[in-house]
Amino acid sequence: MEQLLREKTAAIVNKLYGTKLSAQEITVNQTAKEFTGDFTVVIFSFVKIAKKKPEDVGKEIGDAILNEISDIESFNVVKGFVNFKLKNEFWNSFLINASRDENYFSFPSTNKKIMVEYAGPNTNKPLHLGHIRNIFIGYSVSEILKAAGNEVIKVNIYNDRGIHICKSMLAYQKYGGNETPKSKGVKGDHMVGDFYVKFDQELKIQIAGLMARGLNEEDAKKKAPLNIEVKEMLLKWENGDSEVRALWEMMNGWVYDGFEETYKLIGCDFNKHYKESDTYLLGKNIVEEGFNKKVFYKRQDGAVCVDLTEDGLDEKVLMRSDGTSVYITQDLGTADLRYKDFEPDQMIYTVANEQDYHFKVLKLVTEKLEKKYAAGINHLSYGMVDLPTGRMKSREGTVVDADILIEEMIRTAKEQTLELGKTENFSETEAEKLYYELGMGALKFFILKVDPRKRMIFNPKESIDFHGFTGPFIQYTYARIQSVKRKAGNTFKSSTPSVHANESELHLLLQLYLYPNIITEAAKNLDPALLANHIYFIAKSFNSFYAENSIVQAETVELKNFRLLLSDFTGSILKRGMKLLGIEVPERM
RNA sequence: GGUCCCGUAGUUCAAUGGAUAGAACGGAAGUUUCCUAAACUUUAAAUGUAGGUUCGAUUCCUACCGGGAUCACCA
Repeated sequence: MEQLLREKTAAIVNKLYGTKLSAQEITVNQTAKEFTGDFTVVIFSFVKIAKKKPEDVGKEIGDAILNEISDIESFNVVKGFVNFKLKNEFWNSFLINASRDENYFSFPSTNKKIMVEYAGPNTNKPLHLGHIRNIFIGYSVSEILKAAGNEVIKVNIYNDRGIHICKSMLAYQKYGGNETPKSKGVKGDHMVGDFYVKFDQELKIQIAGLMARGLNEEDAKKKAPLNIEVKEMLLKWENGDSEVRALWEMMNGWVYDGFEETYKLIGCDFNKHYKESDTYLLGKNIVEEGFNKKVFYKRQDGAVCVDLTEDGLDEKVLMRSDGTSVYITQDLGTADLRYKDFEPDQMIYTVANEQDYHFKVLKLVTEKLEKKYAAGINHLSYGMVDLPTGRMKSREGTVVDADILIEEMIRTAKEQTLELGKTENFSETEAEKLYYELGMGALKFFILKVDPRKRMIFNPKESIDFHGFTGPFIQYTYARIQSVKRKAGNTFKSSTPSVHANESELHLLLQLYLYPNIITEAAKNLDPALLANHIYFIAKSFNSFYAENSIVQAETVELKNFRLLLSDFTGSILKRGMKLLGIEVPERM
């Protein structure tokens, strides 16, 4: 309807005033609630051209539109705004058609293949709050893109090699005995993470010891036996030393098992996991290739570099003077491999905004190499999650562990639910499922309702609520609808009511009608928050409607059927929308 | 210092350049003979500062103030 209004308005204005406006230049809004109408055309921009009063221009356009669009019942003009009201028949048939056809809001295929990378953990410690935001956003963006008609490939990248990985390996070798996650009864990623911390602690002791003997801090760091040993270990790894490689395989295996458990708990999935240990060598080949093509050059000290000063950046090293790879080397390899694997039209990287610079470089370098996929590289740069005390710091022990956080969420959900006595006639498995859905729903919604690009504050103790603008609010609304449906039976589904909808009904209908526009916008902007906000508006509209109107006890059968169709359709949109955020909705709660 | 991002009620978040800046939590006051009160209704409370562009600016531009990130042969 908005598009139709744009087109008609443009045509009318062009005809009346001799302009050459395109439909996209016309502003169409939802009518503000203080005024009568559903959609509003803003006409300020052509008032000047028409050389008439805004009210007169509005009248002319309104009259013409009324003639052209049969679904419009009336209009009114307030200053430069023309408010159009749609006919009852329009809303009745919209509701009947949309609620019957499950594919009513489905999008046609775009024939585009989009790859989304998200998660991207290191294999030396468990997932934390930062990964949680990353995973929620990456997963939800993928689902939204799918809903908008794209083919989506979800991939993960494991940063599984390097000095930081060797640190936990060395600590395990020295202090781990023959412990395994199984023997200790802990998750593999947590156990490996503990050894990573252990390395740091022991190193500190060594450094302090050396400094007590008169060395300055810098020298002490260099001479600390652990630091020397860990470098040796990395070298051994690079040379394929069988013992080190076996240890690496074993410990990374533990971590992967732990991660899989967390992914399952979170409810995310991947089509393929890439490992940097598999791609860093490929990256070196690409750097060689660029050097041979004279896109890159060797500095006097032998490091291979690219000059990005023309693009406002600096000189960037792509391969060390000793021929080993740097961070970006492996990203070049990974990108190339991914393109060979899937040939996506777009590669979206879900990575925190602290790496904006890195991805600018990656894109520029692939452009200079004239890679086909360069144009499709897109950094979905999200803001960091801060605690009320500031940034999370592993050294200060303020990192919020993902598994623990989720566990606490579920526990809180359970406490709140028991307090309300909602699960008294639930079976135990049903109840546990509900606590899980509510806990995860609260957490996911809390994070996803915020614009991904913005930095956000998370207070583990206070942030999560089950009232107001929250996941559980929407889940509750859904459960309420299902409850009404259980009481009403199924006959309404085939009914074709024709009623004069009241204000709260119209408001809800309009919110539902706008759902596909929101999906389009969310997909375009890679922004689940747009969807989260809109689903909330729908739920809120429904609750107002619910409080004001009797559904099952409606005055007439026709009205009852109408309200049941409206409720049913609201429920299905809430469920679909929440699904795209990765949130389940319960049938009762 | 260079580059980039961000400053909106007490707090956490909204607002393709459009109407009287929306919500939620917290505060104040209400709503249960009737479909689930994790709900609904009412109410007080905000655009960092100074300019500019515009019929119209939270939104765009400039300067300043405040916060954050980044500028490695670390990943």
